[in-house]
Amino acid sequence: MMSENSTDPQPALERSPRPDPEPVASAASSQRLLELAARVAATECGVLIVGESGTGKEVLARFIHRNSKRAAAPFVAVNCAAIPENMLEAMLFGYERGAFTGAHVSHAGKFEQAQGGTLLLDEVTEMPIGLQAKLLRVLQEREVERIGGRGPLPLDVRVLATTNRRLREEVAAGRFREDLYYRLNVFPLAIAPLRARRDDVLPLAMQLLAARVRPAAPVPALSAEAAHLLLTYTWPGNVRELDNLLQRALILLNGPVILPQHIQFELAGDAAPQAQQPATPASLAASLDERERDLILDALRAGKGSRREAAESLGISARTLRYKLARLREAGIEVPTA
Amino acid sequence: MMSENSTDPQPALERSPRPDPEPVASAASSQRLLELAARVAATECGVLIVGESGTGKEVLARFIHRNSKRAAAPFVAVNCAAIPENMLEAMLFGYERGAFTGAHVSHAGKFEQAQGGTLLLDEVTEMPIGLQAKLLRVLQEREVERIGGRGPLPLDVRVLATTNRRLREEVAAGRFREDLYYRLNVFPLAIAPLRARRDDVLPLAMQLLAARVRPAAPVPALSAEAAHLLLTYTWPGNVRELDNLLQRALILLNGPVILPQHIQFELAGDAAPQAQQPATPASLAASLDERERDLILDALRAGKGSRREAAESLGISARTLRYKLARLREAGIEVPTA
DNA sequence: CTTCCGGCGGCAAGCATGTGCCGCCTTTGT
DNA sequence: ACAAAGGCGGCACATGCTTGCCGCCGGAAG
Repeated sequence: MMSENSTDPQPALERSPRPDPEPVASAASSQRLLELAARVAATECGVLIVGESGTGKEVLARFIHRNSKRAAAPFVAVNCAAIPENMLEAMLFGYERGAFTGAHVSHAGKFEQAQGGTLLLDEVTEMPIGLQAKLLRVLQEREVERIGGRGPLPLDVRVLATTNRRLREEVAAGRFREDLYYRLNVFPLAIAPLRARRDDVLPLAMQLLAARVRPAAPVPALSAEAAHLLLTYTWPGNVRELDNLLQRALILLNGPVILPQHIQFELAGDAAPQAQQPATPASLAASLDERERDLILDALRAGKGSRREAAESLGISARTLRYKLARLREAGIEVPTA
Repeated sequence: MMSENSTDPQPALERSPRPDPEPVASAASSQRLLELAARVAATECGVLIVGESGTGKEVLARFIHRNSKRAAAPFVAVNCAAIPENMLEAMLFGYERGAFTGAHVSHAGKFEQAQGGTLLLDEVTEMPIGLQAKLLRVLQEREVERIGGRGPLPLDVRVLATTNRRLREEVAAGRFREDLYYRLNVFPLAIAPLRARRDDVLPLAMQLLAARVRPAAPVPALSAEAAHLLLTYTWPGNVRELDNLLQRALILLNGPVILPQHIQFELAGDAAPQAQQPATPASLAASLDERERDLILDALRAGKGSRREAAESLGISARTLRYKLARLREAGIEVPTA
């Protein structure tokens, strides 16, 4: 149901003219996939890219486009899931002025915009079945006609599609036209979920980090412990989740290297420090540590940073306070410096 | 659920050009949160603010805006919960004259109004799923089109969002689009309920009082007894409730100091405010022990007395649990006996 | 009746924590 | 410049916490 958009993954609306990311393929399976993709790229073949949400289907589509003869021509992506059904048709095929209320000016559809190049139908499964028929016709006739248009326009567009569902089943269930299925799925490419290709995690992380950092700024390193955390996680949100997590890490960062405490998985609740009291505390120790941290920081602040005073008010020796502070710092917590 | 609106908390229509309140952060947890907020503010990252209603989510959002590069640009807040579904779309995206009945004049949507600045989607969870798709598209394409509009308008807006639900669960339940979730929740900030940050109560009270009093008028003082009442209350309505209570106090007031009789909690007659641990715990160890005891007893109760289960949920060995229970009993604490 | 499960508490080993002691620094007041 | 105070972190020791192992119980299931 979602588009990857790993191409411009910025969460906010800052669009930089960053080049398409090169697909990462360290895992053997990924390499095989990329090899395949490169081969189909050279052909004019329709391709269906299947993969869980967040796996980077659009990245792969762009890769195919770049490696095809059409590389110089436009690449246009349409996220069928993100566009309200009633607008999708107008968006794909375009319309002439006055074709319907609101159509004040004529508008070229995505097909036209992709003329000579490649059109990606992202999450094609989300397209209403009525539209599927029209789409099929366009593909077969190789021509579009704008809504309210005067006549068909010959088309030279390669069509790629992605989905995160099992298309076969959609077809079986009658939600997807079988003929369209065969038309789009000339060549299937399946992107494995991130958890099934651990070898890609670290290289991906590097790439994503580099892309997130200001140009020319140094790319932070991953400590061994942090890397281990990334490698053992299951990544239900796939590459997108990794990307988000790395962004968080960059924000939390205060040095040149990413430590375990900068890694915050999405596991509900913990997200930010001290949420409400969860019914099932992560663990006794964690909860107590948190509590201790709060008390110490409070005491410290109350005493305007004085370790001696704070220690006294906490009922521990100054030495112990320093000891605890050292550990807090190790854990990546900034301690008020007097 | 409503938006906090702590920014202009005046109940009536006395809106003064009062500056945004500075978030109060005396408790260690709050300080950490504010520190985090300041960091994300500097980025362009999407932020999701989670917290019970009345905790001041909008205040935090404004804080982020003020501390960002966009501070000079507009900050626009839309309360998705307070606006009827059918109007929300027009409100967000704007419309052209004649786009629908009643649209006598064109109208810029909130996105446009926030151009260059920050848009806060308050209670974003309340947005109907159909609109979510449109919102997603706007975020992805970085452009809006007014309803009935002539063409898309490029957009440079940072989007923040708040919710008082567990967004993960909403996603799991299909009430919230997963892709939108990942878009908005790049960086989560959780505001703790007021009851979990007692240290904030008094400073907050001061701030709220100062804001309520006529400019240049003296700010009433809090008597020690009154302060004690505030500190031991559980604040189910969080900051908003505190604010309301203080307003009542101001009305009842007849001198320069707020006394216990001016403090009227909302749940009249019902549960008496139960005293909790004092803001300044006797000692670290004592406080931690208390916390541990609570957690253990909770876990035990949750598991219907099963030591094994409790131990597991606490992340300690069953042996250790028994050890700890023995000590609790020694300390004269009754332990649930299966 | 036998088994199995959950619990209980003794024991001991391994570790982490809490502190005192010390030497070294930096800041501040005289 | 000197001394006193407050901090910092290395070292070492004692104490206490955590846990695995064991044997023993009592209730429930077979």
